[in-house]
Amino acid sequence: MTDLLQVVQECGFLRLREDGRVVTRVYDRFTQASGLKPTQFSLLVAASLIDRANVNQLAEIMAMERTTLTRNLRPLEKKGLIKVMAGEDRRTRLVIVTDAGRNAVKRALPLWKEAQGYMAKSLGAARWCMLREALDVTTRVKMPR
Amino acid sequence: MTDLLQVVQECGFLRLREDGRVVTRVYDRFTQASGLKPTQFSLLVAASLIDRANVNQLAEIMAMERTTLTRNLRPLEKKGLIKVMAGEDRRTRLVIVTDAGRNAVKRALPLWKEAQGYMAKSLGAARWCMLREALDVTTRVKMPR
DNA sequence: AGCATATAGGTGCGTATACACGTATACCCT
DNA sequence: AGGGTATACGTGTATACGCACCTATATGCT
Repeated sequence: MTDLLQVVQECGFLRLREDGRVVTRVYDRFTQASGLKPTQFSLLVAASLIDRANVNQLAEIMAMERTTLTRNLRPLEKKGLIKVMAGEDRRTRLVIVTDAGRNAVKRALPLWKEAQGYMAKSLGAARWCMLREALDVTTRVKMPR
Repeated sequence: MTDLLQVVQECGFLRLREDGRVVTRVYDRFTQASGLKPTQFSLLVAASLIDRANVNQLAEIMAMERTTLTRNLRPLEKKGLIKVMAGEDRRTRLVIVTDAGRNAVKRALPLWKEAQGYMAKSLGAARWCMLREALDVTTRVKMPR
């Protein structure tokens, strides 16, 4: 019983997932007018920054399973925001952000900023900053073994 | 372009989801010998603590959409770790942890502790603690409007 | 050249997540 | 008693996530 309490009080995974759900809903509320889900927005931004990235590179940057990325690209492709085309190496597939994609990012940016502002206001600037710093380090945790 | 850099550097949502993916993989690696995914483990623990909870209560505790919880209960039910039964109020459905469920938690607990230890070791005790504190506050952020 | 291996990527399956919408039961007020 | 509302929950649909497994192309070694 004491052990179980310890889990709900101290589990890093549990907290991270809970916050993921909470914060995702917040960002989703703000960005929804853009037609982009937060996941799609951040993926599109990453793809814009490394234009003509291949699937592996993008997955690496996003700390995402390659196969997950492949599928996450689908909704963006369906909306015409990106195109996936063969590169010079016949194995690689390049992710190209279309003009529509760039416009979508431009439209969503102010909404994203509102979301950021809301988080900062809710937590207080100091805690908001600390949170992001703590999360920053954690991203670089390596798999065991 | 500067704006895009700002997104990948400062977006709380992005960091949270990335870390969610990274940390989930770590915990999954450790708990996988128990046959429980981290999500299932933490849900089972929560259900054990508030035994005979109804769906709404459990969803509230987990900061999870009610409908998500309903579906997340399914794999646990299939494995015989919980039973969902009607309560006195004919509308409510109670989540009952079975003996098999309690045993599964017992078996998984040491694996969970290893995962916690690995995280603490990877980040350093101080940063690990700070991270969990920061996440703790964030869970209580309310929806806008 | 020819085969082994490494690299790039996709599919099948199962789980996790949430919104919109629908159903059934309880409660309350006249 | 009867009708309106509130409460408790499920389903349909779409996205997000990752492991196991598979295919195709490139590369390197003999």
